[in-house]
Formats: sequence, C-alpha cells, structure tokens
Amino acid sequence: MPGSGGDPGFAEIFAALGDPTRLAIFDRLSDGQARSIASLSNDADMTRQAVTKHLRVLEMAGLVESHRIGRESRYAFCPDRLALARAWLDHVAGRWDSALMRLKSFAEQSSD
Amino acid sequence: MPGSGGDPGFAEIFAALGDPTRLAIFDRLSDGQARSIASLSNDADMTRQAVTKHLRVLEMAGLVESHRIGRESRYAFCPDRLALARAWLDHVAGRWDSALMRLKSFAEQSSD
DNA sequence: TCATTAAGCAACCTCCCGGTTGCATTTAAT
DNA sequence: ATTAAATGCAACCGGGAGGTTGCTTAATGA
Repeated sequence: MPGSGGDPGFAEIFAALGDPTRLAIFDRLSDGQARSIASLSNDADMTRQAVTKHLRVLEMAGLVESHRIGRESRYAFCPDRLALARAWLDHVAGRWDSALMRLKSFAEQSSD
Repeated sequence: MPGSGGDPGFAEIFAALGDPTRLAIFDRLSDGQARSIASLSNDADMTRQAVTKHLRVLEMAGLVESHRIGRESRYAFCPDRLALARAWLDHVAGRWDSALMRLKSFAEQSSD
C-alpha cells in the first residue's frame, strides 16, 4: 500500500534479495523445480551450511518454501512475496512518473 | 538480463532497499522533490550522521543522486536503477509463470 | 547389517552495518 | 563581525551477517 516506506515487511524482502548468493538461488528456483540443499550447494562456492543459512533467510522472507521428503528437504520458489515487492516498486515508480507529469504540464502551462 | 542471478549489481540495489529507513527515504524522495539531509533527518528517529550514511548507501547503489547547493546537499530520486530492479523481478516472475504454463499444459496433455 | 548420503545443530570467528559522539569547516543570516 | 545552520570527517561501539568446522541424527542403498 502507498506510504508504506516504513513498513519493515518490504525491507525484509529486499534484504533477502540483497545478497548475490541468495539472488542466484532465487533465480535458480524460479524455473519451478524444487531442489535439495545439497543440489543447491553444488554450484555455490561455499559450504552446505552457508547455503542452508541463506535458504533460511529466503524462507523467513517468504520468498521460498521448504518441505522435507525422506532425508532431504527441498526448497521451492514462492511467488507471493515477489508479487508484493514488485507492487511496491511499481508504486514508487508510478509516483515518480506522476511527479514528472505534473512538472511537465506545469512547464507547458508556464510557457503558454 | 536473463541468468543474471549472480550479478552483484542487482544484489547491491536490493541490499540498498533492504533497510526500513532507506526504504522510507527512497519512498519519500519518489515525489520528485529533492531534499536536504537535515530535512530528511527530521522525520527519522536517528542522528543526522546515520541518515547521511543511509543516503550514501542509496547513492552508491545509484538509486539517488546528490548535488550541493550552497551549504546544503540535496538528494534526489534517480529512476534508472529502480527500472533495472523492476526488470529483474519481472524476469524472474516471467520465468516462474512460464514454468507454471508448461506444467499446466503437461497436466492437460497427460489427462487427455 | 553396514556404509553412505542429506541434513540439523552448535560453537566459533571475522568483518561490516547501523548508530553514536565530538570536532572541524563552510555558508547563510543578523 | 558574529552567530547559527548544514554538512563533512573520524573514531568508536555493539551486534548481527556470512562463513567455517565438528559432531550428531535420520534415511537410503548395497
């Protein structure tokens, strides 16, 4: 919603995306295929534990869901919070655009 | 661009937005009016120095521009990186949607 | 049954982030 | 000329983020 710059919820979402590793994981999961921690750890130059922590951050932010199957826990993309983040950015961009519009119409009116 | 989950540039943008104070400042500036540090400090429950640091982070990420006028430095909204961030989120959301589409068509085909 | 694989938990470490205080500097106002 | 306002710079601090290692436990496979 408008004027929600102070809402800590949005900040949490962006903060979760504010790390190259997490961004890569999130991007990777966006193809719809759920993956195990071990699988995601293979192409991240760090320990499985580190990847686990990143996944927890993404999950806390609601960007990702996990469910255990047998001995492995699979993480899956979760679109809801992503939509929220997009809506917020759209709102800000829209406000900026309308500010530009007002400025433009004022300039045109002045030069009449 | 696609497959750019590992690009540190995007992470920097999201990280800059990943703090309630900076989010509020960015939202505030989106009305097109440039503001001084002192002005922005008035409605943030912290020191002017803290606000200054936050503004530097936003500026480093390219979300905001500053120029000095007389004794005060005014910070202004900067739409380019915002557009980049929106494009990245759109890309991820699009990939997710097409994954859903494939899944749906597969399900329909299977049930034929 | 026994070895292996996937993961969880906990302790630890380093470094940076968010925030503060104190002081110096430049510009504006009186 | 003096005073006040707006900012910059540097040092400092506590806590949490990002990462590692070591050990334990649960599930799979041979």
